[in-house]
Amino acid sequence: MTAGRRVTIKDVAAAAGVSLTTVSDSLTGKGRIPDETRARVKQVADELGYRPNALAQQLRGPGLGLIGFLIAPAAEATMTTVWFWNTLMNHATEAALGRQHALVLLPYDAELLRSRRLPVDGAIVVDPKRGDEVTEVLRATGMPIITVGRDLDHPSEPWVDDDYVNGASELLDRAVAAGEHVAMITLAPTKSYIHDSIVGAQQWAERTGSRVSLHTVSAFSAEQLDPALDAILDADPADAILALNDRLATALLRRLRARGVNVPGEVRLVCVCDSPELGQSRPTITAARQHPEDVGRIAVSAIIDAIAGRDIAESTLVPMDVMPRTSAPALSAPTKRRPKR
Amino acid sequence: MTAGRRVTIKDVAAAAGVSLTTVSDSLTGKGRIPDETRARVKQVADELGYRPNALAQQLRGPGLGLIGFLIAPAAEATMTTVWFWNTLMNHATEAALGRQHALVLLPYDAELLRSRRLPVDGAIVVDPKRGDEVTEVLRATGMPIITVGRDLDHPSEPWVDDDYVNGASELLDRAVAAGEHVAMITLAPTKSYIHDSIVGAQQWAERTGSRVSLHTVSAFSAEQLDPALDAILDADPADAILALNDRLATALLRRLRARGVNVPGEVRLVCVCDSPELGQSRPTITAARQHPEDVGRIAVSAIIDAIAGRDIAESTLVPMDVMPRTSAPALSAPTKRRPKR
DNA sequence: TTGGCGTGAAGAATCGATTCTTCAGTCTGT
DNA sequence: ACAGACTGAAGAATCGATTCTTCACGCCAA
Repeated sequence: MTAGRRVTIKDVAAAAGVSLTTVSDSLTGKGRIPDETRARVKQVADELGYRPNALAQQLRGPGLGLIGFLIAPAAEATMTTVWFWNTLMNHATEAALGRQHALVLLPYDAELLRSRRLPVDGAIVVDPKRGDEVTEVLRATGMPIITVGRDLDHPSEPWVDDDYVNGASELLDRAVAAGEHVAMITLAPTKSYIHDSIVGAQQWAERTGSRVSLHTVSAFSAEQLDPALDAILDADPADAILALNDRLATALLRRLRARGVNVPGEVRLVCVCDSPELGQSRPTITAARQHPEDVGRIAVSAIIDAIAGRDIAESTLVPMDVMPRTSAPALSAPTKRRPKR
Repeated sequence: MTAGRRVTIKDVAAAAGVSLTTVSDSLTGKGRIPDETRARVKQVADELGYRPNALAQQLRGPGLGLIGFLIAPAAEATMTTVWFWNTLMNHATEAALGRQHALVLLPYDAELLRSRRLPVDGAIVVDPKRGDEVTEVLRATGMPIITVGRDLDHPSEPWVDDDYVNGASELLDRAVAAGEHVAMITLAPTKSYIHDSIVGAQQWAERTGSRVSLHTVSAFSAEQLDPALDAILDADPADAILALNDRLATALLRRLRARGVNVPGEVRLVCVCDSPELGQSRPTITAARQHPEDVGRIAVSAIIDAIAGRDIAESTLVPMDVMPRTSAPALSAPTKRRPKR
C-alpha cells in the first residue's frame, strides 16, 4: 500500500496463485476464465492497488508513438492566443490519440532539453520565435520536427500555419474599397504570423493601388498602449484601420469611441486575427478567422508521417475565412479580384 | 525512405550485417566498438532513417511513467490565465521529466476520453469546473487523479492550489486599513479560486470588523464590462476596490481614470491574482502573487506518488505573496494580526 | 475401456531497445 | 610455444503486458 515500487502483473499473479496469462485475461475480460476466478483475481489486484503500466501496455499491439509538444511563451497575450492554443491543443491531442500517438509536453527551455534524453519520437513546436534556440536543440537530436508558424530564420523547416498573407489580403478586399488609405497597427514581426499579415496587407495595397501605412507598437501593457495609439490616430488619419490582433483591435475601438469617432461611419476597423471577443464588442469587429483545429490536425498528421519515415510536405497553408461584422461591413461592390497563386 | 513501417534496430542490424548489440552500442557510444565499425553502423542507420522507438527505449531502465494532463478551457481569458498556465505547464513538465515521467496531453472532452483506452498511468486536471464530467470519466477508469484547484462538487478529490483564502485576506491586511469599506468585483464562482478569494475577503472583513460588498460581473467582453463597472462604481462608493483578476483590475483602473478618480489617493485598488501586466500599468497594481511553479511541481510529485501506490496528502495549499505596488501601498501601521490556522 | 472433445489455465513468443555475460580469436610476454 | 590478457562482437536476459499456442484433466459416448 505504502510500498515504493510499483505493483506489476507478476505481483498480482503471485498473490493470487495464478499465471500471468490468467491475470491479464481476467482483468481485460478476455480468454476462458470462470467468473469465480475472474472475480478473485480482480479482488487481489484491487487489494494490491495494481494498475497496468501504460508504457508496457502500448509496446505490443500497434504501439504508441510519442510526439513532443512545445509552445513558445508569448510576451503579449491576447484572447486570440488563449483561444488559439486551447483549440490547437485539443484538436492536435485528439488527432494524435486517434492515430495511436500521444502528445508529450516538453518544457520550452533549451538548457533543459539539451541536458536530457527526450522520450519522444518527434516534435511539434508552436509559435517559434526568430532563430529559436529551442528548435535548434531539438533539431540537433535528429528527430523530425514541424513548427506551427515558421521560424523566420529557418524557413526550410517543415511548417503549418494559417494563411495570413491571403487572409489579410482578402480581409481588406472584403472590407476596404480600393484606393483608400489604411493604417495598420502591428507588433514587431518576431513571429511569422505578424510578418505574413504585414505582407498580405502590402500585397493588397499594391494590387489595388491603395496605401497602407505601418505602425509598430509594443502591446505589453494597456496603460502604455493607449497613449501610443492616440499618437498614431493623431498623426495618421486613415479611411480604415487594420489591427493585428484582438488586443490591439479592442484597444483601438476604445480609443476611437473616447475620441467620439463613429465606427464604421467615419473609420472602418478590421482585425487580422479573429477571437471570440471580437464577436462580442460593440460594434462587433470584422476579422479573418484562423483554423487552429485544422492546423493542429495537419501538424500531427505531418509529424506522424515524418516519424514513420514518409516524406512530408515542406509547408501547408490553411485558408482563413473573412468574418464580416459591424465595424467594417462587407463591401457591396467587390474590388478587383485577386489573382490566384 | 517512403516506407510505411517504421525502421527498427533489427533492420539496421540486418543491413549492416552485425548484431543488435553492435548497433545499439555503436549508436549510443557504449561498448567496445572500433571507430570504423561504429561509423559504418551509423551511416547505415542514417541511410535507413532509423530512429529509436522512444517507448521501447524507456521500457527498460527506470521506466517512463505517463501522466495525463488536462486544462479546462477558460470562458474568460486574462493575462493571468496565460501566464499561469504557461508557467504551470513548464514547471510541471520539467518536474515530471526529472522524475522519469512525461506529461501526456489529453483532450478536455468527456466523450472522447470515454471512447478510448487512455495511454496514461494517472492524470492532472487543471481548473476543473463545478461537477466536471471530464474528471468523472477519468475517475471511472480507476486511475489516480489530482486537480489543480478543487472541483467544487467533489471536495474530497486530492488537489493542489494557491492559498487564495489567506492570499486575499493578507492582501487586504497589507493594503486596506481595518474598518474601511471594500467593494469586491468578482466573477461567478464556478471555479474554486474565485470561491476562495471571496471567502478570504469575507474572513478579513469579519476579523477586522470591516465591510466587503460583493459585485459579480461577467467579463467576457471589454465593451460590455465597462458600463457594468461604471454602474457598480456609481452605486457603491468604497474606500478600496478588490478585483478578482488582472482583467477586472485593469478595466477598473481605466474606468477610475476616466472618471478622474485618483488612485490610490481617493480609492485604493488591489487585485487578488497577480500577473505581469499589473506590474506595468500606471499606477502599478498591488496584488497577491500565485506560484504556478510550485503548484505544478507539487501536483506532479503527488500524482507520481499516487501512481507508485504511496499515500498522498488530500490537499496542498501554496502560500501566496503580497506584492505591494503603487495602486495600494503597504500600510505603515499593520492592522490586527490574523490568527494562525 | 478408450478416443475425442471441451474446459481451464499455464507456457512461451512478442513488441524494441538496452545491457550483462559469454566467447572466439589474436596478441604478448616469458 | 603456450598461458593469460585483451579485443571485438554476438548471445541472452530484461522491462511489463498481451496474445497465440499448448496441454492436462475430466467427462461422455461408442
